[in-house]
Amino acid sequence: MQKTMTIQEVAKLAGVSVATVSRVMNGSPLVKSKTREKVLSVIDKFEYEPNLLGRDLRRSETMKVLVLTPNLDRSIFADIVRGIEARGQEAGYYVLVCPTSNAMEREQELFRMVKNRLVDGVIVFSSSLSGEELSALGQRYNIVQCCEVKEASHTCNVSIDDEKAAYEATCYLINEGHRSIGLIGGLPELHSTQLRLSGYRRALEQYQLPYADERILFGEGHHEDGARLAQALLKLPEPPTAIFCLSDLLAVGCVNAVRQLGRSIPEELSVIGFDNTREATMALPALTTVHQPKYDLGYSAMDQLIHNMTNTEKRYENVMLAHELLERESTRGGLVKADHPTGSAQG
Amino acid sequence: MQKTMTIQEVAKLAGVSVATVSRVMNGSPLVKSKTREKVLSVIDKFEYEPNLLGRDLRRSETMKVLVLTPNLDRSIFADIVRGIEARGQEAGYYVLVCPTSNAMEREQELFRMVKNRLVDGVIVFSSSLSGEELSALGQRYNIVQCCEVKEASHTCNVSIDDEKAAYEATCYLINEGHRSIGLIGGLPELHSTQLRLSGYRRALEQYQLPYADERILFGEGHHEDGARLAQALLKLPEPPTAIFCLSDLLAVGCVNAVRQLGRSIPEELSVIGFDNTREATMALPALTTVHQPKYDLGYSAMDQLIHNMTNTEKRYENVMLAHELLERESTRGGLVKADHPTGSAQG
DNA sequence: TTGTATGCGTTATCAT
DNA sequence: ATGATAACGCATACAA
Repeated sequence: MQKTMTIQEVAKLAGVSVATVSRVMNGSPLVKSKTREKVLSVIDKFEYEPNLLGRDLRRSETMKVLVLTPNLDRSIFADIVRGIEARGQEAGYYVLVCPTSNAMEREQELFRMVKNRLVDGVIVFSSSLSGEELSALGQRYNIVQCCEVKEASHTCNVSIDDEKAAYEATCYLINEGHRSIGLIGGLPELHSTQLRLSGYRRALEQYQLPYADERILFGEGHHEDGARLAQALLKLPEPPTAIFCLSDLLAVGCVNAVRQLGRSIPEELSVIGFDNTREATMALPALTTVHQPKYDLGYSAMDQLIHNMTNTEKRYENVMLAHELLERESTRGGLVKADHPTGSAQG
Repeated sequence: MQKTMTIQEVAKLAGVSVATVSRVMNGSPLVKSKTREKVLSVIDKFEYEPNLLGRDLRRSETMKVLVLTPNLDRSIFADIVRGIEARGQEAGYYVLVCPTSNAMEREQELFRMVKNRLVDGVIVFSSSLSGEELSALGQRYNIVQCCEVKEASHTCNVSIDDEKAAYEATCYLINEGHRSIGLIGGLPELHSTQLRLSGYRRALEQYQLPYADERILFGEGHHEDGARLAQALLKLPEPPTAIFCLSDLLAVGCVNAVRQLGRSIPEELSVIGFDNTREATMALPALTTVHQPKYDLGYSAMDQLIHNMTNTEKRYENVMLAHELLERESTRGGLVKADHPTGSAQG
């Protein structure tokens, strides 16, 4: 907007060269304290603020990272971003969040920020790009995939083991005595959806339980979808006695719909969610769910990114963090079959 | 990260000057189509991407705006940002969302992005700065306050009329026959909280109903607070027959707590929310609530900002958009007393 | 310890 | 219609 002070003017006012002012600004040790004070006094007398575009251009580094998220209204992303921010602040990075609205076009447009050197790297939660595209981009730019991970040779990936988590959740229901378990998922094209579905199937197979297509329903992931699909499931000739929802948001809709039908949870139907987001405790009854270490996921993602932004030898690891089955009131309490540390019930 | 192609190299490869390449990049009409094609072919053969830091520095304009939000997990902000984005894209602006965690320190740090010329303007949802501070900043930088507005002479402000909306919601309950109405709010220091409280009081006064301190409770705004405070309200010697929650999130907690106590809504207690966020329909029963035109709020905020970023004569208006009382199942259906267009029930 | 001078990549002014 | 060249604001190699 308006003309602001530059380093030159500060230099003139302080009676030194721009180099000296620059040194003061960057905390260089090789400037006499007398001089430093003189410069500093001018700086805060005139409230000089450096134009960081100049610095960024010169250093060809912006100390900014982009976070690409499908939407802003999923609380799971909010928690992950907290982790990203925490690690980012430690290293002095700005974290910029931009929603893509799940539109490939928009995502590519936003991705141009990294191509155009406006940011030093990017963390993407759920890309609409293919693994090949991501991999190609990863060879030139610093990319980390978080949560929703596509096979790509040149990106860092941070997530939980979705397949295993879903397997364990299903086993838990089976061990509770359920023999007919419905599944409600979000977008079926998501990799995480497929992984969780695989885990579900593996559990059924292991216990020699039949897999039935009509018990597997997908929507877009809103709670309204959960409600709609739950109603459909209960209208089946042989309705399931338990429903595994692939997100807590779906599970809330599911729980509400079931209760509106006059069935009680968990007495007449068990429901299990996924993510352990805020919605899990907003549901009545509170949801048994698979906890994702959201903060740690974000922290770790940013950590990987920082490594690759600051080192020449890149690392393309596949980090998997531990999840945890959390037992609450939407399933009948009982034993938990699990080969990993299992969360305790709450409330 | 790695060395990329510059405009000079493109010029050399195309056998023209950098000026010509620049003209092509910016769609200048005064370049022969033959030349243009030659340049363009080099550009997409080598996938040249301009370093926008150079351009931004030169133009001293970044085409980016910052959105400061307390958190990322309030769906109301997600909807507002959609409006901001829509208007932003029309004018070619990038919209960068940054959470402040409600920390003044962090907000100031993020605000330095505008001081440091990294963005052209800022929209803030709920500032931790005082009106004076905002006003002072507004004289040098482009600021618009959205939703949560503090008195400031040099900022644009966009919101609904919180006082009037709360007044109408309270009148609605009174007209439904309620004489004892509790109120559950979020942070009491928020201006919007105080405005809504005023509207509530004005309605009581107008109907000559007593105002009782013990029926007014505040928390931090989480749904857990809603639950806790609702329980407290129902333990009162003379419990209210209706509760006005200052956000849908609080209302969800309230509704759940009430139902866990075995009371039915709306038969034994009416509950009304505020905002008409996703949570309003996640509650069971769905919430009667005050609808905020979230998308329009964002769109208008960005519109104001763009005006001030592109014109030398600044405008500091106080825009108030129309709200709407939405009747759903958490209050007993009936007449709606309202001197404005009232929403119809849904579902 | 400080200053001079060059370059970061781009746009835009002024010639031609 | 195109090309040289001077900024934009800052950091840094080098000289002093």
